Amino acid sequence: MPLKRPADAASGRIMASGDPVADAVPVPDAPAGAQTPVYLAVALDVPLPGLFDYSHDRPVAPGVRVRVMFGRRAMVGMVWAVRAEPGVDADRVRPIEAVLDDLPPMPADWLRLAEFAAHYYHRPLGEVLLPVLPPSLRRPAAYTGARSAGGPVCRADRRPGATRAARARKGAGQPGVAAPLEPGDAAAPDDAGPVLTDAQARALAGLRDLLAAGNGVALLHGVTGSGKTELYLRLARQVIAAGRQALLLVPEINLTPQLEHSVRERLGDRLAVIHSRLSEGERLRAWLRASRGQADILLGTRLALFTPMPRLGLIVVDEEHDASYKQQDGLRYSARDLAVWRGHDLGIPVVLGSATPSLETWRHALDGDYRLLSLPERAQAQPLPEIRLVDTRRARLEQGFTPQLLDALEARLAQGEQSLVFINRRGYAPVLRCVSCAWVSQCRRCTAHMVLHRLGGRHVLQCHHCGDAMPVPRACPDCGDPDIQPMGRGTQRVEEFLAERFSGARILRIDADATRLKGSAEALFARAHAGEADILVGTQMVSKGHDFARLGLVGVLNADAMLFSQDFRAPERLFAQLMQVAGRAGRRQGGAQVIVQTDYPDQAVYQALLRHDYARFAAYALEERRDLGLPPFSSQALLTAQAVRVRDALDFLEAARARAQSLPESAGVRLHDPVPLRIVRVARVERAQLLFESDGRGALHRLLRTLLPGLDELARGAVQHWGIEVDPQEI
DNA sequence: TCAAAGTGGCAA
DNA sequence: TGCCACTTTGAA
Repeated sequence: MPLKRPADAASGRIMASGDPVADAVPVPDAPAGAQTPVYLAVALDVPLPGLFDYSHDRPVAPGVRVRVMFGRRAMVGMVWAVRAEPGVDADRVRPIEAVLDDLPPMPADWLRLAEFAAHYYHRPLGEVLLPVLPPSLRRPAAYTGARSAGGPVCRADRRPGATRAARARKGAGQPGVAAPLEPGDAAAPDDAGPVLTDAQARALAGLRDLLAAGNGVALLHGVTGSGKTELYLRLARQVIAAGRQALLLVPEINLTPQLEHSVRERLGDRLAVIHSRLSEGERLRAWLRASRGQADILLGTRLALFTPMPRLGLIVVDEEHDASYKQQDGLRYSARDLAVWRGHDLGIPVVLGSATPSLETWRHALDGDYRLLSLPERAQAQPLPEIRLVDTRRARLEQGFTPQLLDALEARLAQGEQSLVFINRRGYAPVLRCVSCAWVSQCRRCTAHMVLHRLGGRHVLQCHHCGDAMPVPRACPDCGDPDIQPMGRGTQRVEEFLAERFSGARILRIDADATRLKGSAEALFARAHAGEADILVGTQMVSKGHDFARLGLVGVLNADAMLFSQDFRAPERLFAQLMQVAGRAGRRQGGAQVIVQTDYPDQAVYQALLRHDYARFAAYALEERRDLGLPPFSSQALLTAQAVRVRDALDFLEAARARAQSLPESAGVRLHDPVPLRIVRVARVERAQLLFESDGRGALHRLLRTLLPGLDELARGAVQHWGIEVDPQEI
């Protein structure tokens, strides 16, 4: 999205005319005890458009939560407006059960943000307003029953010391998490911080200009290890010193403990942390501290963007290109795009940081919409690692490894340095195959192969899409041949091979399977940081944020798998991924090396990687996108449908397309053909999609605004579910 | 989304 | 006739 002019949509009346909000009356200043019956337009988290009217004996301010009956169920809703007359027959209107006044009304800027998100992503207001609250604030049961004790807010307030104590126990005591994220953070907790490089000083000056100007967006483009975090911290300190709050967003929970440590060390304890793995109590307390202005800095993942902050003065989005900022279920928002909108709406600066910015962001920077600030070198004078492309077409491979990579691993072992083997495929082998017939380990419920996993001492087959599991057959189910073989390899098989090949070396595998248990990720990373492993084997999980002190070699297996994906963003993601994993190497000392095995060393992605040249890659990729009319040169939305048979999903999409074509609003919008998804069936549900594309956002949204309300009617029958995704990241 | 109300097949 | 499995409908 990046929204140049959010005012387009947000200001003025964004609800369609005829919407209950449009004819709302202003809240009269009711004297205490006044008994003027009114109707409250309440947003509820249900997949129905619009608001629901309830009666009450007095007006209630917008942004206050209420408990109401909806059908047979009690729900927590949020008052959006007060009206003199109900929008439906008065006899259908039920009374408010309770006004939940344990919190002040949600602030106006927060309501604007939610309203904009609902509007932009074409979802009902209630599907935004309520799910973004801490869970305990939207559960009706939290306010009823003998043990509710005045509700979750009262309970949280009754034990204010809990947050601090719990965090001290959890965070500080763990080995490994204290590893500084960027060079220099190891400095004592003083006010000045480490000495900045010239490039850092120049970038900081640019960021301070932005602060002085009061608003605007900056892209901080810095290679891995260039010290972006140091600049965030200095900027945040300045904002806090001016009496404001700062919001710092990071892509993943994995990254919060390290950054939390740095922030606490430099900026003190007026810090709150919010992410989805917190317990409900912890999350509510952190949310309360931020929204009451008791915390000066809020560090969190994408959902933290929706925390009310009364003195917000700066938003930082670290690794802004990261796919984790896109919510993948429910309201499919981009926290990065909404951060830009929120900053613009509040008139405060927004800093987007990345070594490999998204092409959307990069284009804004090139066009001058965003201020571009660059950190071209590593902060502590280590050169970037040398990158080698090893052509696998004419190599004799041993278990997927070229002799060059094996030799390099051997050499690093001899020098006592750590190595990382990166392969973005977990499990033992991606498929099991019969040697004498065509049988492969196909999932019964999905159009996907079941992946061979080693679990304890045994092997099992698992589907990565529906979670189904089954034992490995002793012989081919089709022809009875006992010779069934694993094809290809994943992290487990690589781990096994390396253990055989380099006996005596300590191998540590870090992937989703090895980190499934709570706390095990921290433990594994701690061991890696402590130097208790000679060779790390990992998926993308290891490529982000971690600063391994003695890591001298990164080997990349199977990178080509991402190259020829259908998705036009695949090269962009591959480039970012490889830059990121390459950036793990040699952050503390020179002489580091990255070996990428590929069948296609001439591809533009690899050639740009060879030179650590983001700008070159971006120029090439943008050129291609411009030629093809793809984002960021166009806007897209994806209509998706699910049915038992894909034919029904396709028929629905075809009907939707025909209806869209008949509308005058379709002028200027390209309507693609409905197509089945690449993995058409998941858990016995078949999926298809229809892509809408237009050069400007306006035309696309006008079409959706007219088209979508009628689609429920078209979906009657065989279609189980349909949905719209604005700015899809995967196509 | 959820759950109540409605529909139709079919065994007893 | 009564029971169930499945579909349709409305929620303020």
